[in-house]
Amino acid sequence: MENLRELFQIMTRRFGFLDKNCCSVGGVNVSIIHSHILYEIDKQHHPSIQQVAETLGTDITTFSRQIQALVKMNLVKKTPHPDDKRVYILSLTVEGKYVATTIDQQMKTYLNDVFSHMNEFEKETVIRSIKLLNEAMAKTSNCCTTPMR
Amino acid sequence: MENLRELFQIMTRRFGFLDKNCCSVGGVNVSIIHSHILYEIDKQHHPSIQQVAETLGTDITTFSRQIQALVKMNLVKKTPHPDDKRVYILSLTVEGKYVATTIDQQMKTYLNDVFSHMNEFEKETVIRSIKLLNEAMAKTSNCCTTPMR
DNA sequence: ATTTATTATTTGCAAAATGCAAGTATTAAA
DNA sequence: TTTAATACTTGCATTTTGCAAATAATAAAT
Repeated sequence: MENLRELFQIMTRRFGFLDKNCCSVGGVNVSIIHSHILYEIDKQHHPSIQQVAETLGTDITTFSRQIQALVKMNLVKKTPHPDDKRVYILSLTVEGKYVATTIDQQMKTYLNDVFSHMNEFEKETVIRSIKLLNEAMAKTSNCCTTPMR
Repeated sequence: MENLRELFQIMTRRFGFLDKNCCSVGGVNVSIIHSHILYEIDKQHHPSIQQVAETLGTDITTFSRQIQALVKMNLVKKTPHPDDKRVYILSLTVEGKYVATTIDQQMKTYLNDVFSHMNEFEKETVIRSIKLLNEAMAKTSNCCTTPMR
C-alpha cells in the first residue's frame, strides 16, 4: 500500500506549476487567479459576483476587488441585474473572451502533451478515473468543497 | 470527447479546498504554504533552503522569510552545513514533526473518506491512474515542472 | 596566491493581495 | 412601515510578494 497523500500532493503541485507557467496572452498579463475567474465567468451562465466568489472559495471583498481589476483591464463586464438592483451580472468582454479562449487552448495543448506519453487505453483509464474522483469528492461533505468560513 | 481541462480544473480546485480546510493543529495555526514546507522538509533528507524552495517553486527570498517564520514558530530548525558555511540544513523540530504528522493523518483521513465512495476496483484504478499521470507529467518538459527562470 | 565569478542566503523597500469591520443600497419579511 | 437580510463596496491595517542589492562563503581563473 503506497503513500496516497504523496501521490496526490505531487499531482496537485504539478498542476499548480502548469497554472503558474501559462498565463500571458498577447500583451496582456493575466495572473492565475484572474485566469480562473475568466474561466468561471465563461463557464457559468451570466453569474453574479457572489456566485463566482462562492465557486472559487474567495472572500467576497477580495473578489469584488479582483473583478474591479478585470473590469479595468477591459476583460470583464459588470451589468446590473434587471430585476434585483443589488446584483451585478458578470460577463466577458470580447477581449476577455479572447484571453479566456487562448488560455483554454494552451491548457489543452499542455494536457495533450501529457497524454501523449500514454497509450489510448491508459488515457481512457485516467480520464475515467478523474471523473470517478470528482464524483467521489462531490459526495464527501467534510472536504473538497468550498471552504467553511 | 469530453472537456479535459474542465475535469482537471475541478479536480485541482477541490484539492485546493481540501488544503484550505485542514491546517490547524492543536493551538498552532499553520497555513497551507507552511504545511507544504513542513511536508517537504520531512520528506527530503536534510534539505537546504534552496532545495525546498526549488521543489515548491517559490521565490527564494520569499521562501527565506517563510522559513524564518517557521523557525520563530519553533517548527523548523536551521543548522549550518558542516562543509559549506553558505548553506543551511533544514529539519523539523519535535513540535514540527508532530504538526506534520498530524496534518498527514488528517489528509489520509480525507482521502480515505473520498475513496470510501468507490469500490475496491475503482480505487485501484484511480490510484494507478494518478501514478500514470505523475509519470507522464514528469516526462513533459514544457509544463508541470518547477516554474522557469 | 589573488583576483574574479558563483553560489546560498538575507534584507530593504515598495507594490500587491488579503480579510475584517463597517458602509451603502436594495429587496424581503414581520 | 419598521426590521431583517442580501449583494456589493470601501477603509483600513496586516500580510505576502518579488526585485534589487547586500553579505558571506566557496570555486574558478589568472
